[in-house]
Amino acid sequence: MAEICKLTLVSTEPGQSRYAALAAALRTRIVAGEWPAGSALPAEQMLAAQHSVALGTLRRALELMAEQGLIERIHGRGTFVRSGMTGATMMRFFRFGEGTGEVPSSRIVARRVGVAPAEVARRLVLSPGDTALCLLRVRSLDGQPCVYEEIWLPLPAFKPLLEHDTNAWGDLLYPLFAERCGVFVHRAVDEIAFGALTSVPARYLGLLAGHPCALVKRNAYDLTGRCVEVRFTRGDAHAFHYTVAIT
Amino acid sequence: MAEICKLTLVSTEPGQSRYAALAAALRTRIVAGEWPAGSALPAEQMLAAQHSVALGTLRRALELMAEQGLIERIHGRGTFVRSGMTGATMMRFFRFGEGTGEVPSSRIVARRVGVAPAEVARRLVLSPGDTALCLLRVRSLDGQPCVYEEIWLPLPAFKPLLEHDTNAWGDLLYPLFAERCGVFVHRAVDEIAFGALTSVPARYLGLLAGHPCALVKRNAYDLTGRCVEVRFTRGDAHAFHYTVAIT
DNA sequence: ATGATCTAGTCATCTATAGGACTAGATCAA
DNA sequence: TTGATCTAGTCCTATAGATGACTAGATCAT
Repeated sequence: MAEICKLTLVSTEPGQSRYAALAAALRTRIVAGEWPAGSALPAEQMLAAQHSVALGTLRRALELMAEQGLIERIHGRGTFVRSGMTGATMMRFFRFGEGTGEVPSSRIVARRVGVAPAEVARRLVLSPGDTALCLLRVRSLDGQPCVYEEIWLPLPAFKPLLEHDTNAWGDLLYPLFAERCGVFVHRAVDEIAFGALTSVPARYLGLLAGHPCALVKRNAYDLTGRCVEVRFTRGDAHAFHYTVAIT
Repeated sequence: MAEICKLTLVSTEPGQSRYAALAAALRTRIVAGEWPAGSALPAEQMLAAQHSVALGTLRRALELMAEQGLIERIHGRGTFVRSGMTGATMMRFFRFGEGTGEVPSSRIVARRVGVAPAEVARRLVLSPGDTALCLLRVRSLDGQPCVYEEIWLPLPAFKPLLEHDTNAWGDLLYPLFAERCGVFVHRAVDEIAFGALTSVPARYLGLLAGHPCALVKRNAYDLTGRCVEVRFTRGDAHAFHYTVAIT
């Protein structure tokens, strides 16, 4: 039986190193589903031969991808595709209520397409007047609402999210983005401030308007550096707790 | 004139790779002051020869140190010692008041040695009853006090800080730690919460006790992973703003 | 059955070498 | 004076090969 050995030669674009191009090529193959999440990539020797590069160059590319969190390398076992940005990874940083680390349950209370407000349009880099997908979401711990979220997503990319019943969605959005839209959240920037609740979030949270409120504004970016999500998270300031490692 | 060429052979401890040992050796030479902050290290070839390793091994070590933020590599220019964790690097993440990025001026309002409270002792990994150095500090923007800080430092290491006039200190502490005590802050973990001002900080900040307050608890760690600082920062919740990149 | 040992497969480390790319300053011609 | 060009010094990329370290499963003796 003839071996299927596609010689995916790396097209070294000017100004890009070969290992960077190689990493991009491998990333494409992963996103395309060639190696599902959790599975092992072929051995280094194999991959290097497939792409006609030296072993060192391939290893450099894999190191880059491992840094970016796309794959995980385990000595003696192999190289594995990470189940895209588990979401728990990104959630674990802040919490409302006791710090059990439990993932709150999630309910989408609205899904609509509309013109993004100026601040959102700026963050998402939309042309003025462009429409975007807006989700309103309430997250609860032990049945007690603790967080009200307003989430804006750019539209051509996230169109698939209009087509399913939101009740079937899980408690985490980033895995959903990866599965349904092929969007991998890779990096995020959170801005934290304190203010007072307006009436709409207050109603969902069972608090009074004017109650002290923690506000987390998040911009999430994909692997190419494009902003793919703008999120405003609000909750009771007294229950708010945020932990971050600075390196 | 005979060249001074100290062959600092790397002692490969069991379980440690040669490049890791080499990085540790270079770190020691930097901390010892052989290459002052801002200066350039010898060229790669030179360093590799001095330590009798291959160029690739030396580069691996330098990459490690660059990741840790100890040095900075500039293509075509050289490898430079970073002026230890500029402090602006660690400061830029949160700010009180308008976001000009300006470093607030700093005034030490108390310096004493005392028994650390239980929470501090736990974080600093002190034996119960051990004493530590406690600094109280007010930071101001445009003459307006904006932050009240309580800083605990373990004592054998930070003894040099007892010996100088605090008015001569600059507006940033981490460079001071590096110069006077040889302690390089390398990593920090911030915990953010919301509360109410007690009377002492309120007095320093010109606010009323009970005023809404943002509290940042910081644990700072040196290169070896030891906790070397516990800091409680308090300020007006309404002026508080914190930005963090999650990767 | 159980536990030690062997083995194949994998990633990690180290070496050695060649050439490319970038920076900063010196040189030189107009 | 000005601008282009050259040059030395530096880090960066890529290659090729040898060896070590780790894992997991198969084998084998007890």
